[in-house]
Amino acid sequence: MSAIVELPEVTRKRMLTLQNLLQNWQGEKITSVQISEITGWKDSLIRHDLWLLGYNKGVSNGYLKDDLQEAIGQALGFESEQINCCIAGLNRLGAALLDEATTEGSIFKIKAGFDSNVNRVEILRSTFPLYPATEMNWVIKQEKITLAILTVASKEAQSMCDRLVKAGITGIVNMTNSVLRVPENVRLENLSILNSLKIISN
Amino acid sequence: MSAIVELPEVTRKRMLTLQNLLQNWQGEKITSVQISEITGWKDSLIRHDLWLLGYNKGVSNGYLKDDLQEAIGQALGFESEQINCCIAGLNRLGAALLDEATTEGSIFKIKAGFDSNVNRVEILRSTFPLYPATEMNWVIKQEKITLAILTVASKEAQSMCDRLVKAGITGIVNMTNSVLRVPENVRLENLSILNSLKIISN
DNA sequence: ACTTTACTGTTAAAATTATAACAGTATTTG
DNA sequence: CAAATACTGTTATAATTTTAACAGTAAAGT
Repeated sequence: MSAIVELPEVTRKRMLTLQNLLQNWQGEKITSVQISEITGWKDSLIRHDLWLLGYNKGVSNGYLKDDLQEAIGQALGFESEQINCCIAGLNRLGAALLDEATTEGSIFKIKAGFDSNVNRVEILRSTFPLYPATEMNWVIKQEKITLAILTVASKEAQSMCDRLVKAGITGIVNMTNSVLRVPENVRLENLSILNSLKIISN
Repeated sequence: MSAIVELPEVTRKRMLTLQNLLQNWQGEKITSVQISEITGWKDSLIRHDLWLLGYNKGVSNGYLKDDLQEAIGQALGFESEQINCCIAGLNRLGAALLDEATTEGSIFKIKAGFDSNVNRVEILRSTFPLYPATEMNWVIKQEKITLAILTVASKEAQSMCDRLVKAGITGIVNMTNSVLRVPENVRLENLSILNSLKIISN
């Protein structure tokens, strides 16, 4: 037996990390112990994860990197077409993120930037168009944008979030320190740098 | 009975989020159900967390915000003095982060920026000094820096990480997509925006 | 060819984490 | 002031997640 109904989120996250690891891995084979040494996860956990995922092409001296990489991609379902994103909040952080996120040649494409401050929209330069937040509704529809990266000031976070949701966004990466309330059908990932600093400082 | 040997990390993270929530909470009282409605955590989980934490000052119509806030801070141990940080990688993301992280008037203070590219160091302007990575050792010692935010390009990530560790850093927030290998005594938090986008997109 | 070694895949057991249940208690209501 | 309500604190139970164990097997060594 193998492949359960649905992959637990903890496993999905580990698999994303594993993909990143494999990307940089030199050599065509890798074992669960080697993965364990780098990530800190127990080797049995890695094998168990791969089992959940339905993968059983390992041989007696490890996994073939290319094959494993492909299988994980398959299992997580990422050979789909381009996914359109936007950035809400055009401060320095927001502006910086496009550089990073976009260049990857990844499936994620940033199609628009929004800010409630019209001045910012006019001053900044970027490779994709910037709009005042009032234009959000039609832009998101027209450009088929489904995900948003939220980088506004904490005080604005919930109201901007609400506008994004109303415009039809289905997932938000929240880079602010605010705790956001979203409807059940909207996916939310919180990436607070401040919280991370707090975690590693004790 | 109450307060166990050590608080589980899942609980610690939820408590950080709860603190952020309380910060913005209007009104002097809040109930576990109200917290549940915003965060999506079950109300019993919240009460259980607070119980683990040793808190039992709740009354029959909720918790007093101020008291709860203080108790959590106490339990997590964050009234300590300033914690000194640095940023390794002075690209746009790195440069943007100081704006964000520092302005909070928080206990975290960014004391230095490093880059292996000397040109960047000379061009950028900031409120704290920038150095070529070769100066890392003495700067980190002299400025009593204990934490680092890593924002270099993925390819450089592991080597820069190694240098930070060797210089005596005890915790790293990894903003790159690389999977880092660190000694057991170094704390690591991964904040990959790309991974977050992947998670919310399926 | 046989033995040893070094792996995986899989199941079972252990540990952790979340949920439900409810007694106890302030607060509010009639 | 008695009854009803709306909470918490705490324990017990359930669910999830991790770890250990080991049979099975390809590869390497002799």
